[in-house]
Amino acid sequence: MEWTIQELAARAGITSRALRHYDRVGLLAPSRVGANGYRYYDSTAVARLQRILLMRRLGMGLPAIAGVLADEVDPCDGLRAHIAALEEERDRIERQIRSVRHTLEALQAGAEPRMDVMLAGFNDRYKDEVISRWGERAFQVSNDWWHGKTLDQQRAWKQAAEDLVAAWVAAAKAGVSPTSEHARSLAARHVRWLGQIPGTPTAEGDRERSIEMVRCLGDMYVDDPRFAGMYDDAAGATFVRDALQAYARTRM
Amino acid sequence: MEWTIQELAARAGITSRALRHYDRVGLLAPSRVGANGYRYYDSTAVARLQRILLMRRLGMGLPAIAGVLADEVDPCDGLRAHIAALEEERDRIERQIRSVRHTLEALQAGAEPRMDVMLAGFNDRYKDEVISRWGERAFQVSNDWWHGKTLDQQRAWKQAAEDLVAAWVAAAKAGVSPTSEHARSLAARHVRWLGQIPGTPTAEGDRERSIEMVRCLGDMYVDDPRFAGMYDDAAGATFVRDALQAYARTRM
DNA sequence: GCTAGAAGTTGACGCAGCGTCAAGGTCAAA
DNA sequence: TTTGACCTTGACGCTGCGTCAACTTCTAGC
Repeated sequence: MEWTIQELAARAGITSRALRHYDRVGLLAPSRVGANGYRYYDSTAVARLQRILLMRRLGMGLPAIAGVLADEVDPCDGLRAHIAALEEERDRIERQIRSVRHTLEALQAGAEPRMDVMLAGFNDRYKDEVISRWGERAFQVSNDWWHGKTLDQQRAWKQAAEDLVAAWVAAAKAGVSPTSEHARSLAARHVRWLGQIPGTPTAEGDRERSIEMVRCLGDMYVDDPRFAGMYDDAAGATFVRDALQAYARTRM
Repeated sequence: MEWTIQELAARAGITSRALRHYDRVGLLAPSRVGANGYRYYDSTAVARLQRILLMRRLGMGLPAIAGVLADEVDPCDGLRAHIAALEEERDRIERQIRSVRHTLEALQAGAEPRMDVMLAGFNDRYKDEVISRWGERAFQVSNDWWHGKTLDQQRAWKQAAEDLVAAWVAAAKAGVSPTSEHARSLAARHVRWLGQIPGTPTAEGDRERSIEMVRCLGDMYVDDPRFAGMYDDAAGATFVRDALQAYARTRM
């Protein structure tokens, strides 16, 4: 019994193009090739194709399948490795799903825009490589931390941020001096608020880098229009920067 | 504040090539391009890049991201669709894992070679399209059915198959006539055994196609060397075929 | 001012697994 | 003999960049 390429393809639920591809890559040669170049497949080829399709449906790549079929030693090993890979992939997707869900929930709760801006600070602005790398790591940590919180926790943290911003804006509007005691206490509150985020130098008790970070954040608030908008206007951001830097100079 | 392509890439943890790619596909254009052609990125671009990378880490494709960033209407919709896609993907992988596990366990239990041959019958040999399509569907159904069984159930089913084959071989060796009562009872047992598999015409009570299938299977047992080996030799397979076809003619 | 080296540019190929024309040869039925 | 179905090879396309290659530009040290 023999089949043409189309017959075999129809039977196997694939296309003739795939069969030609398998032929080209040496995975499945036709059992016979007519003088006209036509490919014909017999039951041996069918059996091999079935094994190929089985492994394909299991998500294995063609080279891997070729390997299994080549050294027919122990398909169990290949399957076990494949299971491990699949489980890893599944776990990765699980984490992705959780992450996207949190993002979605946070978005729906309206917590996103400012959080985005807040967290953006941790991997944007550090100038030399070392600090850049530290910033990256910090972003990873803080991002994981954020997505690890419950919605209620996120709301609470966001509320604290709102309150803090509101206090800053009020102080700036009131014409308070950046070096005044009130401004310093706000700066201290700001630093404590930042210190809740694991991975930051403040949270890690690294005084040297805490100071650097606070100074850097202050500059960032002024430079970045998103922050300026957040602190009501450019003057507000300038006020915050000055207060933070004064606090960093004298109290940290 | 402005960054060169390398600086931004290092900070974002990607390569400059990726940034150029984003530029080319219109996902992220540099905020400024120098007279020398150099790309420079400002904080606006950085913010956009961060959103891009966020979605990228969530596994979204570049066109999808571009879509979300383009019609800034409701990123929630995009995320929800993405979650659905991820869940589907996860379920698919889950099914794959179960399938591979079963395959592995069956392989370890030594049940594979004959089962492979048994099930192969359901989508190999039907000649015209219609029956071919029916055969394919049957293969899907029976395959799912097989992988849905527990190991013990699989072992039991396999044992029944072994017993059946042994009985066939014994009868063939004893020189029994294919039309004898003993051969007919064996054929009946064979058909009942096949009828356990959902998706087959026998299981579905389709008498017409049951007969056709039994006749076809008989031919297959003779044509295919794998079956010949299973029934001890070609003569054994011929005996089985004749007995099955005699049964199909007179009792079904 | 010169030169080395680092970093920038565009262009093009490669990857996996086929889908999808395109251009032309073969086969079976009418 | 025509027609239409099916076969062949060849080549491009898709995703998201990695990886040369060849060339220009900037930066730093002499």
